[in-house]
Amino acid sequence: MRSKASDRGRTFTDLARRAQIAQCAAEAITEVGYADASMAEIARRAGVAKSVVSYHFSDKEGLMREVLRTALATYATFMEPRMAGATSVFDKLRAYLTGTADYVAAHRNLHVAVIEIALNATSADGRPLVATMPLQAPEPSVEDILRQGQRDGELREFDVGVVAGVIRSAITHAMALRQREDPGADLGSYAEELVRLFDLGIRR
Amino acid sequence: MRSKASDRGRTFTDLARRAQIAQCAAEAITEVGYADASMAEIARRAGVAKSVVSYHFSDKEGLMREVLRTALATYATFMEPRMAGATSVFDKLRAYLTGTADYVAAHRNLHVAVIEIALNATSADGRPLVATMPLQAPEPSVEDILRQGQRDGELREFDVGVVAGVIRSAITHAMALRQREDPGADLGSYAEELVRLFDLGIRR
DNA sequence: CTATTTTTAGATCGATCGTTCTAACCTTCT
DNA sequence: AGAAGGTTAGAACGATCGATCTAAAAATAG
Repeated sequence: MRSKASDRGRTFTDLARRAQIAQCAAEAITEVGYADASMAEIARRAGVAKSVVSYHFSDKEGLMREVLRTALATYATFMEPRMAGATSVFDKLRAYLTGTADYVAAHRNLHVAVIEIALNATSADGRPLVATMPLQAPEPSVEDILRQGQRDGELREFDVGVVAGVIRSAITHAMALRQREDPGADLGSYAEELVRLFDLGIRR
Repeated sequence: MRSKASDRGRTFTDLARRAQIAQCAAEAITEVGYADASMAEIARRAGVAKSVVSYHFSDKEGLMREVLRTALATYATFMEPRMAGATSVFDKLRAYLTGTADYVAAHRNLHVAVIEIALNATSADGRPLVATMPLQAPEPSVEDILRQGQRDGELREFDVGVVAGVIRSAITHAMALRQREDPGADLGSYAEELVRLFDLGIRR
């Protein structure tokens, strides 16, 4: 038994393989889309037999959950110091937008993979996979930021849910679409454009 | 030969079946998602053998193209009178946003199906299906509206491509997501919220 | 080294995919 | 009525999916 190197019953080799396969899964999903990111394709990219993928994960759903968990942890770690310095609502919104853009530039595979999984992956019961997972995004959420701004009187009155959804889709989905069409697009200036647009759109 | 009832070599029966199957395809895609909208599922909803679906369409890609063509034609017909009365940039933007929201409320199946097909369907060569089709959206495009506004001095300076992408994703993708989470949401007030947000965000 | 466990590759499974084939069944025209 | 072409249902095809089985290889423990 290699219990010294294990973590909650998992050996070091197992953990390393899991991480490698999850990374290859994100790559595959980003490059060929969720539908064509089969277990065989993922195994091919990892350089192992596809039975090895099945060995390290309970099933494909388990693998997708691991990709989501990895991406969310990476995102939270990336954003934490960037959100820390922001105090005003506008600073927080800017930190959220520019921070997310930088995250996407640094971890495009994870970002696109999360979108693809969220849109396509279904659990065994047919419900969306993300709906069955307790995924907690980094605090504060966009909704929280906007609500605080309204409470402090810095922001005008609007439907927080609607505007938060628009902001999120702008920095994730719309930006991913733009990047797919023009891979050379500057995400930094894209985020700055969003900062101006939403600053003007929601301030009192 | 029933040439009297034919249209470019297609008989009346064929045309009616094609329309029916395309409608059932849109329904299936909206309700179970693109991945699970198989030829068998579509045929089941149409009440015919799946070989009948293959008979009326060259292949699944041809069927998806028909759904896209139907949706775009329906959308153009729906929007034309709504855009006609608008003269100023803000009127046009409002007409675009509220008109699209009304269209989605009236033809949800087509709307969601188009999004699903655009995101998931690939042509034989692996490229996205929509990239291989000459789809011309109703004129004027959001980009055209924004450019005219900047030329007339009613709108401030900004990247037209970025803002147009945000506006489009807000009224299509973000709204569809919101509607999926809360099917009872009022799309009219959602559109009004967008009108206010973007009016303030882009005016000079 | 030997014993034990973990990890691997490859074969194989049943299910489902989109597509094709065949023969029968309308519908229409002469 | 009879001929011809359009449309249908159902069986069957090869391909690929995720998952599983088996036995050998690799790694670790005693």
